[in-house]
Amino acid sequence: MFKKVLIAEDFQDTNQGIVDTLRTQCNISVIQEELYCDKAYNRLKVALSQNEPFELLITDLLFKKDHVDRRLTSGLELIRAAREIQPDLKIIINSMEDNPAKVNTLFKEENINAYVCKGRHGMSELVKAIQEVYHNRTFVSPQISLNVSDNVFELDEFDIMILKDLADGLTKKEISERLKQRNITPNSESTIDKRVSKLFDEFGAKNTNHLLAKLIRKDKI
Amino acid sequence: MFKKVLIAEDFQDTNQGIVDTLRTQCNISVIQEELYCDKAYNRLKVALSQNEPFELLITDLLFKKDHVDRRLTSGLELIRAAREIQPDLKIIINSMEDNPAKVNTLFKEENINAYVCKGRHGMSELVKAIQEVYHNRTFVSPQISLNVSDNVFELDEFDIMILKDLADGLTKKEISERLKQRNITPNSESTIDKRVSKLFDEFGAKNTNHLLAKLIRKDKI
DNA sequence: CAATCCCTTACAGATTTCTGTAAGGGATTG
DNA sequence: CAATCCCTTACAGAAATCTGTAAGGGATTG
Repeated sequence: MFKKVLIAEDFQDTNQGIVDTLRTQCNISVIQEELYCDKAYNRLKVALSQNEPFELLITDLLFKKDHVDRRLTSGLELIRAAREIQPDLKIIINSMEDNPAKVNTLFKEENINAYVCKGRHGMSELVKAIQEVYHNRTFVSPQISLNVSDNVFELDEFDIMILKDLADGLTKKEISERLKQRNITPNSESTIDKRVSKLFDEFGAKNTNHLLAKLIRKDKI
Repeated sequence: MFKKVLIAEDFQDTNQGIVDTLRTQCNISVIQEELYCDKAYNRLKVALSQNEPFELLITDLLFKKDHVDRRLTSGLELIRAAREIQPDLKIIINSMEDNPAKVNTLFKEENINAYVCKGRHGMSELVKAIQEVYHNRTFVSPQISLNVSDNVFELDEFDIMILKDLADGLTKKEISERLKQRNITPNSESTIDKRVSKLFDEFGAKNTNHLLAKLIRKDKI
Protein backbone atom coordinates (compact mmCIF):
# COMPACT_ATOMS: atom_id res chain seq x y z
CA MET A 1 0.00 0.00 0.00
CA PHE A 2 1.04 3.63 -0.37
CA LYS A 3 3.44 4.78 2.28
CA LYS A 4 3.15 8.56 1.95
CA VAL A 5 -0.03 10.40 1.07
CA LEU A 6 -0.91 14.08 0.98
CA ILE A 7 -4.42 15.45 1.32
CA ALA A 8 -5.40 18.91 0.11
CA GLU A 9 -8.86 19.91 1.24
CA ASP A 10 -10.08 23.18 2.64
CA PHE A 11 -13.00 21.82 4.58
CA GLN A 12 -11.63 20.73 7.92
CA ASP A 13 -14.44 18.27 8.60
CA THR A 14 -13.89 16.43 5.36
CA ASN A 15 -10.18 16.70 5.82
CA GLN A 16 -10.27 15.10 9.23
CA GLY A 17 -12.74 12.49 8.03
CA ILE A 18 -10.45 11.42 5.23
CA VAL A 19 -7.46 11.22 7.53
CA ASP A 20 -9.37 9.15 10.08
CA THR A 21 -10.70 6.78 7.45
CA LEU A 22 -7.32 6.31 5.82
CA ARG A 23 -5.64 5.62 9.11
CA THR A 24 -8.17 3.01 10.15
CA GLN A 25 -9.07 1.38 6.84
CA CYS A 26 -5.93 1.66 4.76
CA ASN A 27 -2.45 0.86 5.88
CA ILE A 28 -0.70 4.12 5.10
CA SER A 29 2.29 5.16 7.20
CA VAL A 30 2.43 8.88 6.55
CA ILE A 31 -0.69 10.95 5.97
CA GLN A 32 -0.28 14.68 5.80
CA GLU A 33 -2.99 17.26 5.22
CA GLU A 34 -3.09 20.82 4.01
CA LEU A 35 -5.91 23.34 3.84
CA TYR A 36 -4.35 25.43 1.07
CA CYS A 37 -3.12 24.53 -2.38
CA ASP A 38 0.07 26.52 -2.00
CA LYS A 39 1.00 24.76 1.22
CA ALA A 40 0.23 21.41 -0.34
CA TYR A 41 2.46 22.26 -3.28
CA ASN A 42 5.28 23.27 -0.97
CA ARG A 43 5.00 20.05 0.94
CA LEU A 44 5.26 18.09 -2.29
CA LYS A 45 8.32 20.07 -3.32
CA VAL A 46 10.08 19.70 0.01
CA ALA A 47 9.38 15.98 0.18
CA LEU A 48 10.72 15.59 -3.32
CA SER A 49 13.90 17.53 -2.61
CA GLN A 50 14.48 15.34 0.44
CA ASN A 51 14.14 12.24 -1.71
CA GLU A 52 11.07 11.18 0.22
CA PRO A 53 8.39 12.12 -2.28
CA PHE A 54 4.67 11.65 -1.74
CA GLU A 55 3.22 8.79 -3.75
CA LEU A 56 -0.37 9.98 -3.78
CA LEU A 57 -2.16 13.31 -3.69
CA ILE A 58 -5.83 13.44 -2.75
CA THR A 59 -7.26 16.84 -3.53
CA ASP A 60 -10.51 18.71 -3.72
CA LEU A 61 -11.19 20.90 -6.74
CA LEU A 62 -12.71 23.92 -5.07
CA PHE A 63 -10.86 25.87 -2.41
CA LYS A 64 -12.72 28.78 -0.88
CA LYS A 65 -11.08 32.15 -0.78
CA ASP A 66 -10.29 33.60 2.63
CA HIS A 67 -7.95 36.17 4.09
CA VAL A 68 -4.83 34.25 3.01
CA ASP A 69 -3.27 35.30 -0.29
CA ARG A 70 -3.06 32.50 -2.81
CA ARG A 71 -1.05 31.64 -5.87
CA LEU A 72 -2.68 28.29 -6.61
CA THR A 73 -6.40 28.78 -6.18
CA SER A 74 -7.91 25.48 -7.22
CA GLY A 75 -7.30 21.76 -7.19
CA LEU A 76 -6.73 21.88 -10.92
CA GLU A 77 -3.90 24.40 -10.57
CA LEU A 78 -2.41 22.33 -7.78
CA ILE A 79 -2.52 19.22 -9.94
CA ARG A 80 -0.79 20.94 -12.84
CA ALA A 81 1.88 22.44 -10.61
CA ALA A 82 2.43 19.12 -8.87
CA ARG A 83 2.79 17.21 -12.12
CA GLU A 84 5.37 19.80 -13.26
CA ILE A 85 7.74 18.81 -10.52
CA GLN A 86 6.63 15.20 -10.06
CA PRO A 87 5.05 13.72 -13.20
CA ASP A 88 4.57 10.26 -11.71
CA LEU A 89 2.55 11.48 -8.71
CA LYS A 90 -0.70 9.57 -8.39
CA ILE A 91 -3.71 11.84 -8.05
CA ILE A 92 -7.19 11.27 -6.71
CA ILE A 93 -9.74 14.04 -6.91
CA ASN A 94 -12.35 14.14 -4.17
CA SER A 95 -14.98 16.72 -5.00
CA MET A 96 -18.68 17.58 -5.09
CA GLU A 97 -18.57 18.11 -8.83
CA ASP A 98 -20.52 15.37 -10.59
CA ASN A 99 -20.64 16.44 -14.20
CA PRO A 100 -19.49 13.42 -16.22
CA ALA A 101 -18.15 15.59 -19.03
CA LYS A 102 -15.95 17.58 -16.68
CA VAL A 103 -14.74 14.46 -14.96
CA ASN A 104 -13.99 12.92 -18.31
CA THR A 105 -11.87 15.92 -19.21
CA LEU A 106 -9.92 15.57 -15.99
CA PHE A 107 -9.01 12.00 -16.88
CA LYS A 108 -8.10 12.85 -20.45
CA GLU A 109 -6.26 16.11 -19.98
CA GLU A 110 -4.86 15.85 -16.49
CA ASN A 111 -4.38 12.10 -16.38
CA ILE A 112 -5.82 11.86 -12.93
CA ASN A 113 -5.94 8.36 -11.50
CA ALA A 114 -9.28 8.44 -9.77
CA TYR A 115 -12.29 10.62 -9.22
CA VAL A 116 -14.44 10.28 -6.13
CA CYS A 117 -17.66 12.21 -5.64
CA LYS A 118 -18.20 13.56 -2.17
CA GLY A 119 -21.42 12.27 -0.80
CA ARG A 120 -22.93 9.58 1.26
CA HIS A 121 -20.64 6.85 -0.06
CA GLY A 122 -17.69 9.16 -0.48
CA MET A 123 -15.47 7.58 2.13
CA SER A 124 -15.90 3.96 1.12
CA GLU A 125 -15.47 4.95 -2.49
CA LEU A 126 -12.31 6.80 -1.59
CA VAL A 127 -10.89 3.73 0.09
CA LYS A 128 -11.73 1.70 -3.00
CA ALA A 129 -10.16 4.37 -5.20
CA ILE A 130 -6.93 4.30 -3.24
CA GLN A 131 -6.69 0.53 -3.59
CA GLU A 132 -7.39 0.69 -7.31
CA VAL A 133 -4.89 3.47 -7.90
CA TYR A 134 -2.29 1.60 -5.88
CA HIS A 135 -2.68 -1.26 -8.36
CA ASN A 136 -2.25 1.15 -11.26
CA ARG A 137 -5.91 1.14 -12.14
CA THR A 138 -8.29 4.05 -12.35
CA PHE A 139 -11.48 4.55 -10.38
CA VAL A 140 -14.56 6.69 -10.83
CA SER A 141 -17.51 6.99 -8.48
CA PRO A 142 -20.31 4.88 -9.91
CA GLN A 143 -22.70 7.81 -10.21
CA ILE A 144 -20.40 9.31 -12.81
CA SER A 145 -21.04 6.99 -15.69
CA LEU A 146 -18.13 7.46 -18.01
CA ASN A 147 -17.55 4.20 -19.76
CA VAL A 148 -18.71 4.18 -23.31
CA SER A 149 -20.68 0.97 -23.23
CA ASP A 150 -23.00 2.45 -20.69
CA ASN A 151 -23.25 5.99 -21.79
CA VAL A 152 -23.48 6.14 -25.54
CA PHE A 153 -27.06 4.99 -25.37
CA GLU A 154 -29.58 7.44 -24.18
CA LEU A 155 -32.97 6.57 -22.80
CA ASP A 156 -35.82 8.32 -24.52
CA GLU A 157 -39.03 9.32 -22.82
CA PHE A 158 -40.80 6.13 -23.84
CA ASP A 159 -38.03 3.90 -22.51
CA ILE A 160 -38.03 5.73 -19.21
CA MET A 161 -41.79 5.41 -18.87
CA ILE A 162 -41.58 1.66 -19.40
CA LEU A 163 -38.65 1.25 -17.05
CA LYS A 164 -40.26 3.26 -14.29
CA ASP A 165 -43.41 1.19 -14.57
CA LEU A 166 -41.40 -2.01 -14.44
CA ALA A 167 -39.57 -0.72 -11.37
CA ASP A 168 -42.98 -0.03 -9.87
CA GLY A 169 -43.85 -3.69 -10.27
CA LEU A 170 -46.13 -3.53 -13.29
CA THR A 171 -46.06 -6.40 -15.79
CA LYS A 172 -45.53 -5.68 -19.45
CA LYS A 173 -49.14 -6.60 -20.09
CA GLU A 174 -50.27 -4.02 -17.55
CA ILE A 175 -47.97 -1.41 -19.05
CA SER A 176 -49.37 -2.16 -22.49
CA GLU A 177 -52.92 -1.78 -21.21
CA ARG A 178 -52.15 1.50 -19.49
CA LEU A 179 -50.61 2.89 -22.65
CA LYS A 180 -53.70 1.93 -24.62
CA GLN A 181 -55.96 3.56 -22.06
CA ARG A 182 -53.98 6.76 -22.33
CA ASN A 183 -53.91 6.55 -26.13
CA ILE A 184 -50.15 6.52 -26.18
CA THR A 185 -48.59 4.70 -29.09
CA PRO A 186 -46.78 2.37 -29.55
CA ASN A 187 -48.41 0.27 -26.91
CA SER A 188 -48.27 -3.42 -27.78
CA GLU A 189 -46.72 -5.85 -25.37
CA SER A 190 -44.52 -6.95 -28.22
CA THR A 191 -43.07 -3.51 -28.71
CA ILE A 192 -42.40 -3.19 -25.01
CA ASP A 193 -40.61 -6.55 -25.16
CA LYS A 194 -38.53 -5.34 -28.07
CA ARG A 195 -37.65 -2.03 -26.45
CA VAL A 196 -36.53 -3.62 -23.23
CA SER A 197 -34.56 -6.32 -25.06
CA LYS A 198 -32.74 -3.64 -27.00
CA LEU A 199 -31.84 -1.96 -23.72
CA PHE A 200 -30.42 -5.28 -22.50
CA ASP A 201 -27.96 -5.15 -25.37
CA GLU A 202 -27.19 -1.48 -25.01
CA PHE A 203 -26.55 -1.58 -21.28
CA GLY A 204 -25.10 -5.06 -21.10
CA ALA A 205 -27.86 -6.41 -18.90
CA LYS A 206 -28.83 -10.05 -18.63
CA ASN A 207 -32.48 -9.49 -17.78
CA THR A 208 -34.92 -6.93 -16.44
CA ASN A 209 -33.68 -7.18 -12.86
CA HIS A 210 -30.16 -6.49 -14.00
CA LEU A 211 -31.17 -3.61 -16.26
CA LEU A 212 -33.28 -1.89 -13.64
CA ALA A 213 -30.60 -2.31 -11.00
CA LYS A 214 -27.97 -0.75 -13.24
CA LEU A 215 -30.13 2.17 -14.27
CA ILE A 216 -31.46 2.91 -10.81
CA ARG A 217 -27.92 2.92 -9.45
CA LYS A 218 -26.99 5.41 -12.16
CA ASP A 219 -30.00 7.59 -11.35
CA LYS A 220 -31.30 7.16 -14.88
CA ILE A 221 -34.76 6.19 -13.69
CA MET B 1 -43.29 30.52 0.33
CA PHE B 2 -41.15 31.30 3.36
CA LYS B 3 -39.91 34.86 3.42
CA LYS B 4 -37.11 34.61 5.95
CA VAL B 5 -34.84 31.62 6.38
CA LEU B 6 -31.73 31.05 8.48
CA ILE B 7 -29.09 28.47 7.68
CA ALA B 8 -26.67 27.14 10.28
CA GLU B 9 -23.92 25.04 8.76
CA ASP B 10 -20.24 25.05 9.50
CA PHE B 11 -19.07 23.71 6.15
CA GLN B 12 -18.75 26.78 3.97
CA ASP B 13 -19.04 24.89 0.71
CA THR B 14 -22.29 23.27 1.75
CA ASN B 15 -23.45 26.51 3.21
CA GLN B 16 -22.93 28.35 -0.02
CA GLY B 17 -24.47 25.52 -1.99
CA ILE B 18 -27.64 25.67 0.05
CA VAL B 19 -27.89 29.42 -0.27
CA ASP B 20 -27.39 29.28 -4.05
CA THR B 21 -29.95 26.55 -4.47
CA LEU B 22 -32.53 28.28 -2.33
CA ARG B 23 -32.08 31.54 -4.16
CA THR B 24 -32.50 29.97 -7.57
CA GLN B 25 -35.02 27.22 -6.92
CA CYS B 26 -37.16 28.56 -4.10
CA ASN B 27 -38.65 31.98 -3.88
CA ILE B 28 -37.29 33.11 -0.54
CA SER B 29 -36.69 36.80 0.06
CA VAL B 30 -34.23 36.72 2.94
CA ILE B 31 -31.68 33.96 3.36
CA GLN B 32 -29.09 34.39 6.05
CA GLU B 33 -26.34 31.99 6.97
CA GLU B 34 -24.22 31.38 10.03
CA LEU B 35 -21.24 29.13 10.59
CA TYR B 36 -21.68 28.89 14.36
CA CYS B 37 -24.64 27.82 16.48
CA ASP B 38 -24.24 30.73 18.87
CA LYS B 39 -24.32 33.26 16.07
CA ALA B 40 -27.33 31.57 14.55
CA TYR B 41 -29.09 31.69 17.89
CA ASN B 42 -28.31 35.39 18.27
CA ARG B 43 -29.68 36.12 14.84
CA LEU B 44 -32.90 34.33 15.71
CA LYS B 45 -33.18 36.32 18.93
CA VAL B 46 -32.49 39.66 17.33
CA ALA B 47 -34.93 39.00 14.50
CA LEU B 48 -37.57 38.03 17.03
CA SER B 49 -37.04 41.13 19.15
CA GLN B 50 -37.39 43.25 16.05
CA ASN B 51 -40.69 41.58 15.24
CA GLU B 52 -39.25 40.15 12.06
CA PRO B 53 -38.70 36.56 13.13
CA PHE B 54 -37.25 33.86 10.94
CA GLU B 55 -39.83 31.37 9.76
CA LEU B 56 -37.49 28.49 9.05
CA LEU B 57 -34.18 27.26 10.42
CA ILE B 58 -32.10 24.84 8.37
CA THR B 59 -29.33 23.41 10.49
CA ASP B 60 -26.67 20.76 10.47
CA LEU B 61 -26.26 18.56 13.54
CA LEU B 62 -22.50 18.45 13.82
CA PHE B 63 -20.43 21.61 14.18
CA LYS B 64 -16.69 21.13 14.37
CA LYS B 65 -14.77 22.72 17.18
CA ASP B 66 -12.27 25.42 16.26
CA HIS B 67 -10.54 28.32 17.97
CA VAL B 68 -13.84 30.10 18.70
CA ASP B 69 -15.37 29.49 22.13
CA ARG B 70 -18.85 28.03 21.98
CA ARG B 71 -21.89 27.82 24.21
CA LEU B 72 -24.12 25.92 21.80
CA THR B 73 -21.98 23.17 20.31
CA SER B 74 -24.40 21.16 18.19
CA GLY B 75 -27.44 21.48 16.00
CA LEU B 76 -29.48 19.78 18.69
CA GLU B 77 -28.56 22.39 21.28
CA LEU B 78 -29.32 25.13 18.78
CA ILE B 79 -32.73 23.63 18.09
CA ARG B 80 -33.61 23.41 21.77
CA ALA B 81 -32.44 26.96 22.43
CA ALA B 82 -34.31 28.25 19.40
CA ARG B 83 -37.54 26.55 20.37
CA GLU B 84 -37.23 28.10 23.86
CA ILE B 85 -37.55 31.57 22.46
CA GLN B 86 -39.60 30.76 19.35
CA PRO B 87 -41.66 27.57 19.71
CA ASP B 88 -43.33 27.87 16.33
CA LEU B 89 -40.06 28.05 14.38
CA LYS B 90 -40.02 25.50 11.57
CA ILE B 91 -36.88 23.39 11.59
CA ILE B 92 -35.20 21.31 8.90
CA ILE B 93 -32.14 19.28 9.77
CA ASN B 94 -29.60 18.78 7.01
CA SER B 95 -26.98 16.29 8.13
CA MET B 96 -24.85 13.30 7.17
CA GLU B 97 -26.37 11.22 9.96
CA ASP B 98 -28.50 8.46 8.48
CA ASN B 99 -29.47 6.31 11.42
CA PRO B 100 -33.26 5.91 11.21
CA ALA B 101 -33.60 5.45 14.95
CA LYS B 102 -31.83 8.73 15.68
CA VAL B 103 -33.83 10.55 13.05
CA ASN B 104 -37.00 9.11 14.48
CA THR B 105 -36.06 10.44 17.89
CA LEU B 106 -35.51 13.90 16.45
CA PHE B 107 -39.03 13.93 15.08
CA LYS B 108 -40.57 12.61 18.26
CA GLU B 109 -38.63 14.55 20.87
CA GLU B 110 -37.64 17.73 19.06
CA ASN B 111 -40.62 17.98 16.77
CA ILE B 112 -38.47 18.82 13.81
CA ASN B 113 -40.34 19.38 10.57
CA ALA B 114 -38.02 17.69 8.12
CA TYR B 115 -34.85 15.69 7.96
CA VAL B 116 -32.66 15.75 4.88
CA CYS B 117 -29.61 13.52 4.47
CA LYS B 118 -26.63 15.18 2.94
CA GLY B 119 -25.60 13.27 -0.10
CA ARG B 120 -26.01 13.01 -3.78
CA HIS B 121 -29.66 14.08 -3.76
CA GLY B 122 -29.29 16.36 -0.78
CA MET B 123 -30.08 19.59 -2.55
CA SER B 124 -33.16 18.49 -4.44
CA GLU B 125 -34.43 16.78 -1.33
CA LEU B 126 -33.87 19.95 0.63
CA VAL B 127 -35.93 21.93 -1.85
CA LYS B 128 -38.68 19.34 -1.56
CA ALA B 129 -38.43 19.45 2.23
CA ILE B 130 -38.82 23.22 2.27
CA GLN B 131 -41.94 23.00 0.15
CA GLU B 132 -43.42 20.28 2.32
CA VAL B 133 -42.65 22.11 5.55
CA TYR B 134 -44.11 25.28 4.13
CA HIS B 135 -47.37 23.38 3.69
CA ASN B 136 -47.19 22.15 7.27
CA ARG B 137 -46.13 18.68 6.29
CA THR B 138 -43.05 16.75 7.33
CA PHE B 139 -40.36 15.37 5.09
CA VAL B 140 -37.69 12.71 5.45
CA SER B 141 -35.06 11.72 2.95
CA PRO B 142 -36.19 8.50 1.30
CA GLN B 143 -33.07 6.59 2.34
CA ILE B 144 -34.16 7.00 5.96
CA SER B 145 -37.03 4.59 5.94
CA LEU B 146 -39.09 5.50 8.92
CA ASN B 147 -42.51 4.22 8.08
CA VAL B 148 -43.28 1.00 9.79
CA SER B 149 -44.30 -0.99 6.75
CA ASP B 150 -40.85 -0.58 5.29
CA ASN B 151 -38.56 -0.73 8.23
CA VAL B 152 -39.74 -3.27 10.72
CA PHE B 153 -38.25 -5.95 8.55
CA GLU B 154 -34.54 -6.30 8.36
CA LEU B 155 -32.65 -8.06 5.62
CA ASP B 156 -30.34 -10.76 6.85
CA GLU B 157 -27.11 -11.72 5.19
CA PHE B 158 -28.73 -14.48 3.17
CA ASP B 159 -31.48 -12.21 1.86
CA ILE B 160 -28.95 -9.62 0.81
CA MET B 161 -26.84 -12.20 -0.98
CA ILE B 162 -29.86 -13.38 -2.97
CA LEU B 163 -31.02 -9.86 -3.73
CA LYS B 164 -27.59 -8.72 -4.89
CA ASP B 165 -27.34 -11.71 -7.18
CA LEU B 166 -30.79 -11.03 -8.60
CA ALA B 167 -29.80 -7.41 -9.17
CA ASP B 168 -26.73 -8.73 -10.98
CA GLY B 169 -29.01 -10.56 -13.37
CA LEU B 170 -28.64 -14.11 -12.06
CA THR B 171 -31.65 -16.40 -12.19
CA LYS B 172 -32.82 -18.17 -9.08
CA LYS B 173 -31.60 -21.43 -10.56
CA GLU B 174 -28.13 -19.95 -11.01
CA ILE B 175 -28.17 -18.57 -7.49
CA SER B 176 -29.16 -21.98 -6.16
CA GLU B 177 -26.33 -23.62 -8.08
CA ARG B 178 -23.78 -21.12 -6.85
CA LEU B 179 -24.86 -21.66 -3.26
CA LYS B 180 -24.48 -25.41 -3.68
CA GLN B 181 -21.03 -24.97 -5.18
CA ARG B 182 -19.99 -22.89 -2.22
CA ASN B 183 -21.58 -25.33 0.24
CA ILE B 184 -23.84 -22.65 1.61
CA THR B 185 -27.14 -23.86 2.97
CA PRO B 186 -30.06 -23.45 2.46
CA ASN B 187 -29.63 -23.48 -1.27
CA SER B 188 -32.68 -24.90 -3.01
CA GLU B 189 -34.45 -22.89 -5.65
CA SER B 190 -37.59 -23.40 -3.63
CA THR B 191 -36.15 -21.78 -0.55
CA ILE B 192 -34.95 -18.84 -2.61
CA ASP B 193 -38.46 -18.51 -4.01
CA LYS B 194 -39.90 -18.55 -0.52
CA ARG B 195 -37.43 -16.02 0.83
CA VAL B 196 -38.05 -13.57 -1.94
CA SER B 197 -41.81 -14.02 -1.72
CA LYS B 198 -41.66 -13.25 1.97
CA LEU B 199 -39.78 -10.06 1.18
CA PHE B 200 -42.55 -9.12 -1.26
CA ASP B 201 -44.96 -9.15 1.66
CA GLU B 202 -42.63 -7.41 4.05
CA PHE B 203 -41.72 -4.59 1.73
CA GLY B 204 -45.01 -4.33 -0.10
CA ALA B 205 -43.55 -5.27 -3.46
CA LYS B 206 -45.51 -6.76 -6.31
CA ASN B 207 -42.65 -8.71 -7.86
CA THR B 208 -38.87 -8.92 -8.02
CA ASN B 209 -38.46 -5.81 -10.16
CA HIS B 210 -40.45 -3.81 -7.66
CA LEU B 211 -38.63 -5.23 -4.65
CA LEU B 212 -35.18 -4.63 -6.09
CA ALA B 213 -36.08 -1.11 -7.17
CA LYS B 214 -37.31 -0.24 -3.70
CA LEU B 215 -34.31 -1.69 -1.92
CA ILE B 216 -31.74 -0.24 -4.29
CA ARG B 217 -33.32 3.20 -3.88
CA LYS B 218 -33.04 2.78 -0.14
CA ASP B 219 -29.41 1.69 -0.42
CA LYS B 220 -30.25 -1.60 1.25
CA ILE B 221 -28.50 -3.61 -1.44
C1' DC C 1 -42.94 -38.37 24.45
C1' DA C 2 -46.30 -35.99 21.67
C1' DA C 3 -47.65 -31.71 19.83
C1' DT C 4 -46.23 -27.79 17.72
C1' DC C 5 -43.64 -24.50 15.16
C1' DC C 6 -40.40 -23.20 11.82
C1' DC C 7 -37.47 -23.98 8.07
C1' DT C 8 -36.13 -26.52 4.00
C1' DT C 9 -37.24 -28.86 0.02
C1' DA C 10 -39.90 -30.94 -3.90
C1' DC C 11 -43.31 -30.40 -7.06
C1' DA C 12 -46.98 -28.55 -9.98
C1' DG C 13 -49.64 -25.27 -12.46
C1' DA C 14 -50.50 -20.54 -13.91
C1' DT C 15 -48.43 -16.48 -15.31
C1' DT C 16 -44.73 -13.74 -17.04
C1' DT C 17 -40.51 -13.02 -19.37
C1' DC C 18 -37.48 -13.65 -23.09
C1' DT C 19 -36.32 -14.58 -27.87
C1' DG C 20 -37.02 -15.35 -32.56
C1' DT C 21 -39.83 -15.28 -36.81
C1' DA C 22 -42.79 -13.06 -39.76
C1' DA C 23 -46.13 -9.77 -41.68
C1' DG C 24 -47.56 -5.01 -42.58
C1' DG C 25 -47.05 0.03 -42.92
C1' DG C 26 -44.72 4.43 -43.32
C1' DA C 27 -40.58 6.99 -44.67
C1' DT C 28 -36.51 7.41 -47.50
C1' DT C 29 -33.80 6.76 -51.49
C1' DG C 30 -32.20 5.71 -56.02
C1' DC D 1 -42.17 3.12 -58.77
C1' DA D 2 -39.35 -0.35 -56.58
C1' DA D 3 -36.13 -1.35 -53.10
C1' DT D 4 -34.88 -0.63 -48.62
C1' DC D 5 -34.99 0.47 -43.85
C1' DC D 6 -37.15 0.97 -39.54
C1' DC D 7 -40.79 0.49 -36.42
C1' DT D 8 -44.93 -1.79 -34.81
C1' DT D 9 -47.40 -5.75 -34.04
C1' DA D 10 -48.80 -10.75 -33.71
C1' DC D 11 -47.56 -15.10 -32.53
C1' DA D 12 -45.16 -19.08 -30.63
C1' DG D 13 -42.11 -21.74 -27.88
C1' DA D 14 -38.67 -22.07 -24.23
C1' DA D 15 -37.31 -20.40 -19.88
C1' DA D 16 -38.11 -18.16 -15.59
C1' DT D 17 -41.10 -16.41 -12.07
C1' DC D 18 -44.74 -16.74 -8.87
C1' DT D 19 -47.84 -19.21 -5.79
C1' DG D 20 -49.70 -22.89 -3.37
C1' DT D 21 -49.58 -27.63 -1.44
C1' DA D 22 -47.32 -31.09 0.87
C1' DA D 23 -43.68 -33.84 3.09
C1' DG D 24 -39.76 -34.22 6.23
C1' DG D 25 -36.55 -32.76 9.90
C1' DG D 26 -34.88 -30.16 13.80
C1' DA D 27 -35.95 -27.34 17.84
C1' DT D 28 -39.09 -26.06 21.46
C1' DT D 29 -42.68 -26.75 24.74
C1' DG D 30 -46.01 -28.73 27.73
